[in-house]
Amino acid sequence: MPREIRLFNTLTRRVETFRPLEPGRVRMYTCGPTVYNFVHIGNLRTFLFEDVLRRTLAAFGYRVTQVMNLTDIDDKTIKGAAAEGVTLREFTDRYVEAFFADIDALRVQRAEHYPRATEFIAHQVALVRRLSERGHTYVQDGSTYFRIATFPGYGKLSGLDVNEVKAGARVDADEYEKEDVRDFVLWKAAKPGEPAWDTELGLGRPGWHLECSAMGMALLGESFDIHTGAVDNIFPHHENEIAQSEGATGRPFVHTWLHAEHLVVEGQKMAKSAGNFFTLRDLLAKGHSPLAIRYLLVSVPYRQKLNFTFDGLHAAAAGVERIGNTLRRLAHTPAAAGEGALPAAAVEEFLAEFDGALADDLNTARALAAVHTLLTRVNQALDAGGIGERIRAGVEAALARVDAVLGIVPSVESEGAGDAEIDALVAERNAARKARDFGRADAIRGELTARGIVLEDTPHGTVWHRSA
RNA sequence: GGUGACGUAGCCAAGUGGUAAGGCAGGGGCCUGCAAAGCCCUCAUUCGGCGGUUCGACUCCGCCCGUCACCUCCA
Repeated sequence: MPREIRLFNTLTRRVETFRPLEPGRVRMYTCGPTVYNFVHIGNLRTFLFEDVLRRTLAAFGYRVTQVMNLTDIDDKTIKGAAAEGVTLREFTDRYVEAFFADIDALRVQRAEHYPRATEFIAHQVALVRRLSERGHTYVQDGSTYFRIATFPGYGKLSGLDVNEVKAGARVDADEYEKEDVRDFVLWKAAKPGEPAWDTELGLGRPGWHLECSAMGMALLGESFDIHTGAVDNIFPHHENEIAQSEGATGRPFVHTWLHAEHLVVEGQKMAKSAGNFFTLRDLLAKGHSPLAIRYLLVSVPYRQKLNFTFDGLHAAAAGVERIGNTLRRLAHTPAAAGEGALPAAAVEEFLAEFDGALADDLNTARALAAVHTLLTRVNQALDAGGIGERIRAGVEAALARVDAVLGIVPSVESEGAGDAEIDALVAERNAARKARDFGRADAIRGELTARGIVLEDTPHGTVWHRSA
C-alpha cells in the first residue's frame, strides 16, 4: 500500500488526502513548454515542482504515468519559424532538444510521454467533433469556438465569475471574431502563410487549449488523477481545458489540480526589460552549478512565491556542499565497532520527518531542514567516535532516498581516486609535513588548490576531492 | 472594480492555539604546523501595526498599513 500524501487541490481550495482513481497508480498531466525559446528559471521552477511530485509519489510506492506536452504550434512558434525562414518543425526541434538538455542538466526525471501538439491533430479534431455533437460549439469565419454559456461549470477552477469578465482593453486580443468575448477558439481558420491542416473542421490549426485536453485524454484516459501547471495557467488555460474535456465526455476530467507559484528575481517580477531574466544557460555560463540551482528552486515549497537571488544561490551551493562533505567524511572515516555514536533511532527519526514533510503537500523546506538535522547528527557522531557499519549503511540509504526524491545529493563516489599524479603529490606533501618542512608542504597544497583540488588532513589520512 | 495570496532575525525559510525548526551570512571558541572539513557557543523576550477572543495567539476574529498575483500572450 503506498503511503498517503496530502495535496492542495486548486479545484476545492483545500489540502486533501490524495486518492488515485486506480489504487497504487497515478496518472498525471503536466503542462510543458512552448518550444519557441530556451526555458527560463521560472519555467524550471514549475518543472522541478512536477519532478519532485513524481519522485515523491514514486518513493511513496505509487506507479506514476506522467505526460508532459510540448506545444509546438502556436503564435510564437509560427512567428519564430517564419522569422528565421525555417519550417515549424525545424524551428521547434531545436528548442525541444534544448529543453531536454536543460532538464537533464537539472536532473529532472523523464516523463513517460512527451506528446507534441502537431502529432495529435487527429485527436484534437475528434475532440472538437464530440463537442459539436453535444452542442458546445459554433463556427464563425471558418473558426470553431466553444460557447461557454453551454457549460454551467465554467469558472469552477479559477473561481472567476464569468459574468464579471467583460470586454475591455485586455480582452479579445486575438483577431478572430467571437460571438461572445468569453468564448474561446477551438480551431483557428488558416491564415495565409501559416501552417494549417486540412481537416473536417476546415483548413486551420488547433487553438491553444485543445492539445492538453486531447493528449491528456488520449494518453491518460478521459478522467485522470493530477494535472499541474503554474498559477497563471489556472485561468484561462486550465479552466478551458475543463470545459472542453468535460463538455465532450460528460465526465470529470481531472481530480486534483496542482499549481506552482511563480518565482521572482531579487524581489522583482522577472522580465527581459528589467534585466533580471535568466535562462538555465545564462546561469551556467556565470559558473553556477546545476545542483545548486536545483537545490534553490526546490528548497521553497511550491505554493510559495520563490525569491530567486544570487545570495540564495550561494546559500544553496553551500547546502549542496555540506551534503557532499558529510557523505565524504562518512565514506572516509573507519566504521566504529558496534553501533557507534549514532543511534539507529536518529536515522529512523529522520526518515519519518522527511517523508512526513513531503506527505504534507510537498513541504520541501521542512524536508530539507530534516536533512540538515541528520547531517549535524552524523557529523557529531563522526567527531564523537564514529558510526557503526550498519548505521552508516542506514545513513547512506537515507541520503540516497533524499537524492531519489529531491535530487540534490552530489556524487562523491569517484572522487579522489585514480589520479596517480595527484596521489603522488599528496604523498610528497605528507612526507614534507612529517619532516616539518611546511614551506614545501604548503607549496604543494597551493599548487593543488590552483588546480581545483581540495585537501583535507583527517585523523585517518589525507583525502582530496575536486572543488565544485 | 472583481477574486485570491503574502508580510517570521542581515538573507532564504518552517511553524498556524501552548509559549519561535533548519540553512546561509556574521561574531567567539575547539580541532589543525597552518589550512580544509567538522563540532561547540552566539545570533528574533519575538513573529507588519492596532484592537479583540482565550488561562494562553506568530497561530483565531476585526480594522489598518505594505507587497504581490490573476481577471483570455505569460511557467
